[in-house]
Amino acid sequence: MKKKKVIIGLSGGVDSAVAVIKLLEQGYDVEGMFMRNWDSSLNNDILGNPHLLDPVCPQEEDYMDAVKTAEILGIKLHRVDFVQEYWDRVFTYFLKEYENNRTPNPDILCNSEIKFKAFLEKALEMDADYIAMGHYARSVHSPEVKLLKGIDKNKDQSYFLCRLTKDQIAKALFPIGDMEKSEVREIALKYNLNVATKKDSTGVCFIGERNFKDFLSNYIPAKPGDIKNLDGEVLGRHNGLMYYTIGQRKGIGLGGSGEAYFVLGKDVKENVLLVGRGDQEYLYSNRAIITDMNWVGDKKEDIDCAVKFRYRSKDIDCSVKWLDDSTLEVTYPTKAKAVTPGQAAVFYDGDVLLGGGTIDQVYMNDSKRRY
RNA sequence: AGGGCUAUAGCCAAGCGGUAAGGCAACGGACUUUGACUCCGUCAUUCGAUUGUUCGAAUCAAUCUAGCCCUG
Repeated sequence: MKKKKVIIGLSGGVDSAVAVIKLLEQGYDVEGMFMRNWDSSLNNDILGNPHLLDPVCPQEEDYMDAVKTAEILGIKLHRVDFVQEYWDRVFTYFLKEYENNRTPNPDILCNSEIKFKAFLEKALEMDADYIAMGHYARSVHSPEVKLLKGIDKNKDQSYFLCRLTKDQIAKALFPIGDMEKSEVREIALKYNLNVATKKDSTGVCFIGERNFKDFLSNYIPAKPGDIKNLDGEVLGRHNGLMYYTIGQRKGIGLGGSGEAYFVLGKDVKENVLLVGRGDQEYLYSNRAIITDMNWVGDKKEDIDCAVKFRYRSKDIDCSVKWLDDSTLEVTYPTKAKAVTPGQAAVFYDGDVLLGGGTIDQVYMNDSKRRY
């Protein structure tokens, strides 16, 4: 019988490299594919780009790492360019959300539009049976298609996969989803992989870590305005509402006596940043409207489940009430801090991912938070 | 141009003759495939200026400067 062919996204990091090892152990016919999705000069990424003058940009270093890894593991490596797709389907949305003074999560779209769509289509063209990624998550294909959290609860990345459809999950393998990060590192060392001790990458996927203000200023003009407290007193000036997110502490620049200031909200109409000192009740909410829902759970019925409002925050108990096919209201009696419009609300039944959508409006009982 | 008060880092602010607390901000790092939060670290050879008293002054005295308040 012919082996099943899997094309894996090889990023040049440890996780995808060890994923290759697991796939080979499982008897798949494995080929790697490296994605290039960001071009600094083409995308006018100048301000705040720490690598602009580097002789070799970080992406090319990652590519060389991927080449080396493929060589060590004896698999073929392809390379694809999705710079245009990333810009059109992820980055324009990202900018639009910032222009609306919301806080988007581009990596979630990157998964649903690039890694598990453009990449998947390309892989299918190459006669792949499945694609694989080095995410800490698990996919189940039968009897029902499901996506589960990774075993390593500290690294679980299912939150970023909340926009995948069942069709996408059905084609995806996550070879390291049932491993702890420490095991992944051990295996990498055992196989003498070049990337065994390479630092985990962070920052917006494909773009990397940046001074966020500088990065955004390449694309969106900033509109300075007043900083006020909830009583309406002017405390200072801000550079542009888009630079701030709910619950943020750093970058407000206000000194004086007392505790630190945190962003409490935005008055978009007046271009005012609302702040307050210390742990403010205004940052807590118990109800929110979630739009653009993607659902992979059984059926869309009102249920009690758990919700995660941001990556690496713990799930909290909630009740879901559907308002229409793509919109729901979620209530969470235990209250949550800094539930931020534009971010994802991801629903779980234990380890099983039910779906996810975009946080749109946030309330404490009946009072709408000016996030 | 009579009287009183205050001048300590970007902002608040301790200190009251024995060799500059703390908080906020800022910066750096850790954590992190979003943006944040959090955690750790750094941050005044110097106390508005100049003289003087003293073994020793941010702390006492004198003068000057600036700001605030009250009374002209």
